[in-house]
Amino acid sequence: MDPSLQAPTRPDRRHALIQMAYQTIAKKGFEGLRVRDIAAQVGINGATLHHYFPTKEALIQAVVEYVIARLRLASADLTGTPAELIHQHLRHLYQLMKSEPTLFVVLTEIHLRAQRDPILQVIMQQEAYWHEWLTKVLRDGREQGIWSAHLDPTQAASAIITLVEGAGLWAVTLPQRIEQAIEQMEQWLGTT
Amino acid sequence: MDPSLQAPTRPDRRHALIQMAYQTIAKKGFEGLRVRDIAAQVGINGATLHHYFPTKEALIQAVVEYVIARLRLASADLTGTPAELIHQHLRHLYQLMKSEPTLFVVLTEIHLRAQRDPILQVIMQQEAYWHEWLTKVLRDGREQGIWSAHLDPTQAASAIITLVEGAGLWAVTLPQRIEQAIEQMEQWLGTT
Amino acid sequence: MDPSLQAPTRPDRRHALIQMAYQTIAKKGFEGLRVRDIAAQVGINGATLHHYFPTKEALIQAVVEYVIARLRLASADLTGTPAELIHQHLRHLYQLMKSEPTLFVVLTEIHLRAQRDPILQVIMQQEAYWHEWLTKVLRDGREQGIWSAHLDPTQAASAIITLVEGAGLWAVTLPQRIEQAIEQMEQWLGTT
Amino acid sequence: MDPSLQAPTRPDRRHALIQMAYQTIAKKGFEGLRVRDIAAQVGINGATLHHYFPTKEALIQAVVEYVIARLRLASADLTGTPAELIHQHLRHLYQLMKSEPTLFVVLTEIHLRAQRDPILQVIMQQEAYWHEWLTKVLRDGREQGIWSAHLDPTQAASAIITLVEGAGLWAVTLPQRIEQAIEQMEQWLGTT
DNA sequence: GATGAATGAGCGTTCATTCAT
DNA sequence: TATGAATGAACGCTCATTCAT
Repeated sequence: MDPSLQAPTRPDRRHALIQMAYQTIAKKGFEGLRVRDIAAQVGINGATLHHYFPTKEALIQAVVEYVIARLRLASADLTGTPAELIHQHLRHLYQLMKSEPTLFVVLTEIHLRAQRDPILQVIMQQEAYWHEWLTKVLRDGREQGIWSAHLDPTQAASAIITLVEGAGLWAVTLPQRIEQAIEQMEQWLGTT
Repeated sequence: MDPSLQAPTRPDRRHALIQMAYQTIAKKGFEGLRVRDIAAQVGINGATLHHYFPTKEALIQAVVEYVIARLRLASADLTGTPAELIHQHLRHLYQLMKSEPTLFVVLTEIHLRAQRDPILQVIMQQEAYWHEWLTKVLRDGREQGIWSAHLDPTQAASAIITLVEGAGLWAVTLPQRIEQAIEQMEQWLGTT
Repeated sequence: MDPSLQAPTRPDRRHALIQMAYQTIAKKGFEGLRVRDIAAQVGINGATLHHYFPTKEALIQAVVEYVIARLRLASADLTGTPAELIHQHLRHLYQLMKSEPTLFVVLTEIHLRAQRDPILQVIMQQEAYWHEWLTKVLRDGREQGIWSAHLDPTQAASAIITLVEGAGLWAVTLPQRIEQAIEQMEQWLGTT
Repeated sequence: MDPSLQAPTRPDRRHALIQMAYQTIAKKGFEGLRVRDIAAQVGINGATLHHYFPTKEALIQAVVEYVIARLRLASADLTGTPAELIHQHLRHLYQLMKSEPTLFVVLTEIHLRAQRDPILQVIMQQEAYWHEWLTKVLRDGREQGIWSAHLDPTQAASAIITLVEGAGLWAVTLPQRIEQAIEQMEQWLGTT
């Protein structure tokens, strides 16, 4: 009766639905995502889900935003020399990959889908920012003499991103492969 | 009348179906793969497709085999010093990526799906062979003094594979990113 | 507007579907049973049928239960001497056969199918009970001197069941054949 | 090349197909009858079957004729008094039921189907002849004083037929039930 | 906000039959 | 005679979405 008793459940429900969809995508991919299923797992009717997300696509978008937000934290609040920034950045990502590998699986899933679905291409823009930030840090480091003039900041940024993004392909099935790749990258960069 | 006009129909049809399925997966992903559509685009009835592939899964498997076969050529018939082998290998892959980027998109799609579909995990085994081959070449090179003792062959092999496999995420939308990443990798390896 | 017009919709629909399936089996056999047709004849979409019965098999099972329930009434609430019990039992079945011959047609259809479909073998168990009941009544009658010691209760029960079950083969096309057969059986039993 | 070398295979093939269809109907019913399957089991292509039987229905008809022919033998070449005729007839049928129960299963299957399929109603006519023959034998016996005047030949014939036809429902799953029923019938008729 | 009922469009697959070879 | 290829029509079932309550 008192609406204030139910009001708090609404945002929680939204988040629960996003979480459930996120985990389902990680486990079964976009192919295996059924709105009915995730509604049922949250304990509500399939039709009720449409009160929170008018369409399946809207739910997916919310998952995308959730994933992006989680990942952005990996490059937030970093301080130190450029070499330290790169090192901390890669370490953060690596830790995240160990603690929650599914995050990267879903990221890859989204990335792949973004090639066809214009709505998901937000993720592309995020990567542009990310690439810019990496390039800037590397350039700063080169100017400070941390890295030799042979290191091309743009190229190195691309290598880092490609490696991290590709991680979703092994994060669950063969995590040591990622571990090794990142380790090698750090050695090449001299940031170990 | 002329039997040569129709004789090749059968094997061609099979191949045409594989090709069409391959392109559809590249364009729309596994989600967008409909046997009826594939059949229609090849100009046959949906039921006829089942003459060539008893089930949708069989068709997918044929596509997987096709992709693997195409990629295996990139590491075949290479000769020279370890550094040359690595260089040629990466160049072949890079050329393939430029001439047929969809190949890598489909590869990534398959890779992702293989995490859930045991039948597709053949791909994983192929990668194991690939990793062994790369490790061996790198180890040979290190023993020959081409690379310093600091280079860990296993780690470097993982870095190369992760980078190449992740390429499917940009091969179509942002190919220069791959170009840069590979270029950087070659510089680090000194195989430019 | 008037809720009483739509309120009974749900349970009625279920029953209407069972009825329609029952009649279709009687008319066209299991071969001719199409869920789409049943749904259409009840005035709903084919997909809606799956709200009431998740699968075709579930619908069939409901029909089986319906048939069994209808038939069980023929041996319920009977009172009197063993001879009277047998007489009333056969009369009830005979009346049912005249008023609703399709019931026996469907029963035979189910019986035949039960030989291959384990799920339908519930019918078999019902027959075991029926046979036990008949045997007991006949034995009681023999002990009371109603039937001579020459009458083997088990054999006679088998004869009665075989005759009644076989009735489905003529109930519609040649009902007098059943009428005659039952009449003869009653004369042999002296229960006319 | 020499057509006489292949000629003998043709009628054999026809018969083999009928046999295979007959056994399939016994095992899986009409629902489970697939022309492709029985063609394959005989070792020929599904399309080739249509050279022997233009349509599935034609094949089924051939099976019906086969079943009828096998059953007719049970009342052929009988000699003796009316009581002996009835006894021998029932014994023949009983022996057949023990040696080849599937024959009766298929008969029931056909009988049931004949209610809807006019083409299969040949079987009904056969039963008419059968009923006439039984009635005549019983009438002869009554006139000769073998059976009392209380026995109605028509009714008794109906009882016998109903019992024998219904046998297909148990011939395989519960053969002792038929054994008991026939035994009881013989006792009532005094032909043991 | 929450639900059961309902639906249209579609999916992978089956199958008797046809036909050119 | 024998076949592989092909097909139309259907089938049981799924699913995101809508809507009255």
